[in-house]
Amino acid sequence: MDDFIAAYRESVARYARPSLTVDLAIFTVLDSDLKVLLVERAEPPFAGAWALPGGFVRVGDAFDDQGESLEDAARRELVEETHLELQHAWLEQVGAFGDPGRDPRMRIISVAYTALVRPTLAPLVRGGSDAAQARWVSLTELPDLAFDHAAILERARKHLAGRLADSGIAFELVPETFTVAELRAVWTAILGADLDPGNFRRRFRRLVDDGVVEEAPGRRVTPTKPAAVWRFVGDRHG
Amino acid sequence: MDDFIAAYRESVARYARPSLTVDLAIFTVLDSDLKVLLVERAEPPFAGAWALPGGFVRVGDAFDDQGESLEDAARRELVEETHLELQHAWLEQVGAFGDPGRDPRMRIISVAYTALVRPTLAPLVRGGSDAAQARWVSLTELPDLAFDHAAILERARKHLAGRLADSGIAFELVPETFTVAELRAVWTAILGADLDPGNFRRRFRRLVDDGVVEEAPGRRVTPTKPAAVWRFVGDRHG
DNA sequence: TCAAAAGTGTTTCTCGTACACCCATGT
DNA sequence: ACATGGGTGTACGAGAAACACTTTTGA
Repeated sequence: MDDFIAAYRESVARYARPSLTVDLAIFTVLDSDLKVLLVERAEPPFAGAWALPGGFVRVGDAFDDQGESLEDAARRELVEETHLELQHAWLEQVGAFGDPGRDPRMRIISVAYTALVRPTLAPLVRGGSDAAQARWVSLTELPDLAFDHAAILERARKHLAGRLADSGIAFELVPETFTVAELRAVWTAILGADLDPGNFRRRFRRLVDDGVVEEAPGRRVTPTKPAAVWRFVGDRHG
Repeated sequence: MDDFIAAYRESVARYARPSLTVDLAIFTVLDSDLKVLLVERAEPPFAGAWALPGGFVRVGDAFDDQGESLEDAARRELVEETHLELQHAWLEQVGAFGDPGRDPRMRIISVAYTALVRPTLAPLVRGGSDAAQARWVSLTELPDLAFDHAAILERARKHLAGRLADSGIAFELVPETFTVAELRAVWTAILGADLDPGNFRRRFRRLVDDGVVEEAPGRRVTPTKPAAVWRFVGDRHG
C-alpha cells in the first residue's frame, strides 16, 4: 500500500499546485448597523488598500501530517486577526474563490468563511500583527477592496441573510441577555430591511413557546418603559 | 511592480501548496427517482470503489496564465466524464472540502460542484476515459464511496433541495416540453417527499400567470387522459 | 363501462403584512 | 402630563395542507 502511495504521490506531483488561503468576512452589529472587519494591507500587492482578514493555510505532505483543516485555519486566523478568545465563535464556510488572476502574484485559491462577533466584544479587536490596522466598517460605506474581496464579501452577506431565519445566528450578535427590540435590530441590520415591531414580537413569542428563548431576570434601563430581557436557550448553532 | 511580484512569489513560495481538484455531483431524474452519476475508480487509492467524477484543476503560475477557473475545470470534467455536449448545463459550486487525510496520497483540496443533466440525455453518458465505468445510481441505494465523497454528495443534495423553490432548476430535469405531473415528479424526487397533486397544480398555475411557463402545442400520449404540455419561458438559470 | 390519471373546488390553518391602539415609565 | 417606546389586538390576504370531487380519455 505504501508503494502505491509513493507511486501516486509521484504521478500526482505532475499537476501544478495553487497556493491556498482562507479569507474571513467577520461581521458584527453596532448601532443597529451591520459591520464587517477590514484590515489595511501593509504590504503589496494592494498595499494600503483595505481587505478581508485572512492568511495561508498550513499545508503538509507528510503521510501522517497533511496540515490543518480549512476550518481550523479559519479559526486560527479569526483569533490572530482579532486578538480575542473566539475559538467558539460561529463560523461557516461560504465557498471557494479561485479565479485565475485574482492575486497577481500567483494562482491562489481562497476558501471564504463567515464569522460572527458579539457586539460586546467587537470594540476590543486589536488587529493582527501583519496588518497595519483593523477596523469595523459599515456595509453602506465600503471602500474599494483588494483582490476579489468585494465579491467574497457580497457572497458572505447573502449567505448570512439566507441562514438568518433557519438558524440561531441572530443570537450570536446580541449580548447574553437581550430585549426583543435588540434582536429585531440585528435582523433588520442583516436583512437590510425594516421589520414590523408587532409582527416581529409575534415571531418572537413563538420562539418563547417553543422554548428557544426564555425570560431572564432584570430589565433594561431605558429613558422610557423598560423592556423585558430574554436569554437564548440551548446551543447557539442551530 | 514586477519587482514586487517577483519578491512576493519568492516569499509566498515558502508556504506548502495543496493539490487542487474539482469533484462533481451530477444529478438527473429517472423513473421519478433522483440519481447521481458515479464512476468506478480504476486506480488506487480506492481502486474498484465508486466515486464522484472529478479531476485536477489546471493550475499555472505564469504571470499571464494562472490556469483555468474552478468553474471552467468543473465544466471540462463534466464534458469529459459524460461525453455529452453539456457546456451549458446548470452547474453551481457547493463548497470546498479539504480535510487533511481525505486523500491518503497527499493534501488535496476539492471544490465540489453540482450539475444537472436532462433525463433525455442521461442514458447517453458513456463514462470518462480514466474511469472503468460510469453509472447512474439512485440515492436510496448508494454504495460506499471513496474519499469523503459521501459527505460531498450529501451536501450537494441539500444544496439542490435548498435551491429548488427559488430557482428554475426543476426545469433542467424535464424535457423541453413537459406535463405538470412530470415536473411534480422532479420536485418529489429532489425533496424526497410527496407533494399533493392539487396543491402542486395551483403553484404551477401561479407560474403560468406570471409567464414563467406557457402552454406548448401537443399532448402527451398516455394510456389514460392526456395531460397538457408546457414549456419553460426565459433563461433557465433563475 | 371501468380504471386511471387529469384537473377543479373547498375548507382549514398558519403566517406575513399593515396598522390601530393601549400601557407603563422616566423626565 | 406627556412623549416614547414596549406590548397587544385585529383584519386582510397569500399560501400550505388535506381531501373530495368531476372530467376525460384509452382499453
